[in-house]
Amino acid sequence: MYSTRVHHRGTGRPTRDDVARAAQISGATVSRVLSGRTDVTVLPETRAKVLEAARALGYMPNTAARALTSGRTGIIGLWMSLAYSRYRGQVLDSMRTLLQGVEVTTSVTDIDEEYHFAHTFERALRVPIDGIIAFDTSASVDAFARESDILAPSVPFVSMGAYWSSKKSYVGVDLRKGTDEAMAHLFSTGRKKIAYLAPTSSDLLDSGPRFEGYDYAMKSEGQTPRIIRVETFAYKQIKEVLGDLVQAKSLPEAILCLNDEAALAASQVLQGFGVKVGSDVAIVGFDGIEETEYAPVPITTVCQPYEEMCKLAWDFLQSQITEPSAVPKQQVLVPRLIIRESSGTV
Amino acid sequence: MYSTRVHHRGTGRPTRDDVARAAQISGATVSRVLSGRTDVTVLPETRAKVLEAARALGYMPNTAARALTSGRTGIIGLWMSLAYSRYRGQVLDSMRTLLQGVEVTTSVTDIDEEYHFAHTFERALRVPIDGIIAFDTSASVDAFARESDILAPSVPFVSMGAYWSSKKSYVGVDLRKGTDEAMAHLFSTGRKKIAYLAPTSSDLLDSGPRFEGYDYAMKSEGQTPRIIRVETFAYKQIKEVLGDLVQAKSLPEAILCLNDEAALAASQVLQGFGVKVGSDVAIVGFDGIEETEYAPVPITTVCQPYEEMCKLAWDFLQSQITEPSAVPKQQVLVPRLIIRESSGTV
DNA sequence: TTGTATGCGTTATCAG
DNA sequence: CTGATAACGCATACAA
Repeated sequence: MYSTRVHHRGTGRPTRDDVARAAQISGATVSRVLSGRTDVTVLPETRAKVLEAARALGYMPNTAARALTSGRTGIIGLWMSLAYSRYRGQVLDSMRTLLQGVEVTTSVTDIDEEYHFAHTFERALRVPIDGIIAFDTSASVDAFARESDILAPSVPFVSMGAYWSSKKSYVGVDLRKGTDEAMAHLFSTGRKKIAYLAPTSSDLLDSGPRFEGYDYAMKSEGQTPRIIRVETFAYKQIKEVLGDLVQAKSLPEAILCLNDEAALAASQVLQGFGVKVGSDVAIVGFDGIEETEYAPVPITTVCQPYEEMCKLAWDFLQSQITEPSAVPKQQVLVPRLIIRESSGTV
Repeated sequence: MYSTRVHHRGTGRPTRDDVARAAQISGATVSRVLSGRTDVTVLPETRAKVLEAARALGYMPNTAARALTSGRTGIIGLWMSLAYSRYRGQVLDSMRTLLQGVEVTTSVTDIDEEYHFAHTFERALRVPIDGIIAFDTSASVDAFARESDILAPSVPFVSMGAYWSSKKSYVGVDLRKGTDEAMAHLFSTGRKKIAYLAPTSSDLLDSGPRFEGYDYAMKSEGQTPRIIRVETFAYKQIKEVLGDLVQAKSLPEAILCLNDEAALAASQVLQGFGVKVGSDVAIVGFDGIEETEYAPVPITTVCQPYEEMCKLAWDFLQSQITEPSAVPKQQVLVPRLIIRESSGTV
């Protein structure tokens, strides 16, 4: 028996050369037509033949092979926590709309802040991408900046949101400034006893621009900072904790909440207890999610400029991809305090 | 000038052969060590040398090259709409927890139901994946089943959720049965005038298992179906529409809401208007998101078994990947009606 | 304008 | 147990 025992690998899908054969043309020309480059010239009828053959065979270029030779994949990675948050949803929407017409595929990778960073990155970097936008990956940003010199020294990277590292491109949001404004606003309405509502499960309980801004403002006014701790922002938790305060008649005059979801829950809970939000207690949130506007008592919030964030981040990433050696673009945006009923004048 | 104008391609990252050189060993052996196969034997000291060299160089295998030869990427694609939804968030969480320890990277791709399908798939399929789990991609499922024979005939594919196509593996949820149960429950409490709340922006307004179950149940009881249409589930929209009904004193005895978010909003809105949810009006939602349990008036809901869904879907996908020629596994789960205060007996 | 030939970084086969 | 070496599917420099 003269079998040469052919080693048959491959996916079974039609390849470029299958198309070439069908179109009776060389593989190179198929590439020229299908790679979508405009600087090469192909005879219209040749092009037509190729297109037709490709369509007939259901040909799709193999990303891996393409990446191997060209170094490009047409994929960009969006790194973020996929743990639920209405704000993140809004940013995701924004990003989607932005990239609707652009010829890239977005691959969203869940970045778990709790998990071992190096491991997380190694996993995330398995997706062959042309660049990365990392959204609000707090601790990760620094870790990545540190690790990236080893793991991915030359991957275009833009961080977006409240955390950034000076080495790479970023679109930041100055939450500290937003906090300062919010506190100033509250003080200006005559409120002094202001508490800060945050979850114990996060490192944001007593650090980060929001806490620091709060702490600083309170001390500047000669007030004692007071943290209301909840385990998570589940409605139930907030209800328990605030319920106790109501009962003990030890509600503050205002509550600065870590985010809008907490603010909305707090507002709803307090109203349930008969507390008048906006007069008895002021409530302020962060992020600017839609619900704050339509809530029974509209919520004052420090609104993040997410549309501009996304636009800029994509801009910066494109620059990095096109010109990898260019100096990183960096910009910090300022959030906007939207004053509503929940912090009405007393 | 004697420059040979070398064509320099490549990523600049260290390659397998760089590691080989550093470890003074052949490239083949580096592969053997780093590919993580257990069926090959390498001398412990050789292995150590390789590992050390790889670490020192910050070597990471090139996904594209690896995919090209082995046909595997270690990436699985999660296809779903990333338009915000609390339920989707919960499923995402569930999936994340499930795959925490597994050695795969999950790439989430946003599937826009509104967009041109073939185009969406072509984009999504650019990410080199070993298999796909498509979650609640209603129309897409059929479209994919249709297109997939052309675009990706052999890609392991499992659909998960309320929509499935008989050709491929799936883990379905029988929302029709859930609807039947919910309607039976409402009728059993003596309510007859039941309305169906759905968004005009969706094809679910007057089709799909929920609508059909509702429609059927109403007609079976000799009642006239009545759809309450809202443009979207934004709080504001629901407030307007229900406000009108309250004013016109034409509220139904119960409202079956397309999902829990709508149910929560409706409940909150109605209470704002002084309507007693649970006695004046019953409210039932779908999905079983956490908030339904902790809302001021806990909401009756048709709870989707998302943890089991995820577990099975991952199971089925693994089977397809391991044994591509095996017959697709298919299973339909039944949701569970959780009865709470919002549909209390009159 | 098109074809030929080379190499991208791996894995896997086969011979040492 | 280890080292050559042939694919994998494609883009591109270069020749025609």
